[in-house]
Amino acid sequence: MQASASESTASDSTAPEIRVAVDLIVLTLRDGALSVLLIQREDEPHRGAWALPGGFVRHGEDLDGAAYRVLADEASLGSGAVHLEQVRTFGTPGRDPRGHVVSVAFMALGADLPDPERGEDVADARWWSLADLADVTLAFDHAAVLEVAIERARSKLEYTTLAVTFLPGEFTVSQLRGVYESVWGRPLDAGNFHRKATRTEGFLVELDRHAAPTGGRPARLYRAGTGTRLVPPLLRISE
Amino acid sequence: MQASASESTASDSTAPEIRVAVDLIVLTLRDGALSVLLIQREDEPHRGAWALPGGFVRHGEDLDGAAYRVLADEASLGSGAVHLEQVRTFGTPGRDPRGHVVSVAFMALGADLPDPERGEDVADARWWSLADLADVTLAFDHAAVLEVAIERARSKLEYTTLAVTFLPGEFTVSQLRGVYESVWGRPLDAGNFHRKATRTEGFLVELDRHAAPTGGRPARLYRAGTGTRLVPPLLRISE
DNA sequence: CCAAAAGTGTTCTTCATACACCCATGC
DNA sequence: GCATGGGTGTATGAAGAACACTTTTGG
Repeated sequence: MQASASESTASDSTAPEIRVAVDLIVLTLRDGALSVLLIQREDEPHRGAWALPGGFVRHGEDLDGAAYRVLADEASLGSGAVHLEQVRTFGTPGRDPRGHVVSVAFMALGADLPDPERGEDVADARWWSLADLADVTLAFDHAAVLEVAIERARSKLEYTTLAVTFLPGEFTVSQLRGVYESVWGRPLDAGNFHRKATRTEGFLVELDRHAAPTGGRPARLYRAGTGTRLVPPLLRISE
Repeated sequence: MQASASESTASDSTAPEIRVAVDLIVLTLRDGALSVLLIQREDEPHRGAWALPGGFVRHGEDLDGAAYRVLADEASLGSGAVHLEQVRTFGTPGRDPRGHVVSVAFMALGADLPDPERGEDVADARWWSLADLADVTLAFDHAAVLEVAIERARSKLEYTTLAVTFLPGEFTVSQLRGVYESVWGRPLDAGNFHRKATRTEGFLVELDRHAAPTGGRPARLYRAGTGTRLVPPLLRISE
């Protein structure tokens, strides 16, 4: 969705093509808060507004490839650092004032991602916790795109092992519980969660080491297992 | 993905644009078998091969609108007849020999859909049960697209009320069970399913009428409730 | 009467929940 | 020792699986 340099001739009526873009919803946990990476637009339209990182797909370029490229250009993130997953494609004609733009939204989840360096054509870039975002009006239809992605993430934690993508290679059960609590926004019973996580086949692999204690008994370290589906699921409903 | 009339100049190297298309996975139950609507291509590429109905999105056209238009043109189906839902977008450069085509796949589910009339630029059109499709090689990457859609449908039956979209406005619990059995490809216990379906809030609305008996006690009629999520879910796993 | 499909009851087991309790560390 | 977080035990209840059984129709 970023501006290419020349858009003064926005409404050229000759042979109007549909342009294809990718938008990224980069999510991570910062101080226990689910946070999204936004960039502040330097150019029109929506100059000065906060927006999702994005960019046009180049001819001959794979959609995933475009997403990784934007991730590198606008968020300084390599492909190893994140889990990338398509969310939905948005194509309502009026969504971009520059013309008809169909944008494929990708969700990128990563562990403890670094502060972004400011890329080109970008006034600023920073992490926003969802709470802080309540007062912000995003550019384009990005508020709706973000909402769909967040809901997708919340719901995928229920029946997949996706939560581990928010954590480094080795982690404790408490950290994993922290992911669920942050993303779902509600506390979980520590004991019950521990049993559930450690006994669900394919979710975690027990290591022989422990983390440095944080005020109590040191927690055993785990790494992600090979399973992707959580059966039975870990439902967020209740009450 | 259908051919527009002029594609002799397929590889024009001047300003190669990415074209946006929609592909439709139209699913219904025919004689208790999950079936998909395919059209036989009249033009190159993949002339004579079976393919998903599809077409290019027009400038200024909504993605859903394009999907409904294709549905009307190539399957003679009105928008009231089906439930339409986006599945995923496919954009690998080599997937269409005519150039770079990004295609948004939509799943369309309907009750007892009619035999298609042959549309323009189409050699033939018919329903295929999934079993019959085992021997058929589909055009483009449509086999992969179909597989993703089928898996999406199977999995959404677990935690949503989507199954009712395969049924007419009024139906029996047995018919609903038949949907699950056909889509999942395995039998379910009639008694347990009955309890689960009738007691899950928002799934079914009981009517005061009964269906004509089919060899046994007449079954009560129901219509779809207002709920969309099935909690707790109806998991297909087991054994 | 019998066959067949609809619907209910019953038993067993699995699993979520709530919460008590013990374990292992730092101070 | 005490505080703190890690981890286990246990009782209760909800819900799935298996299957017996009753109900209501047609022949």
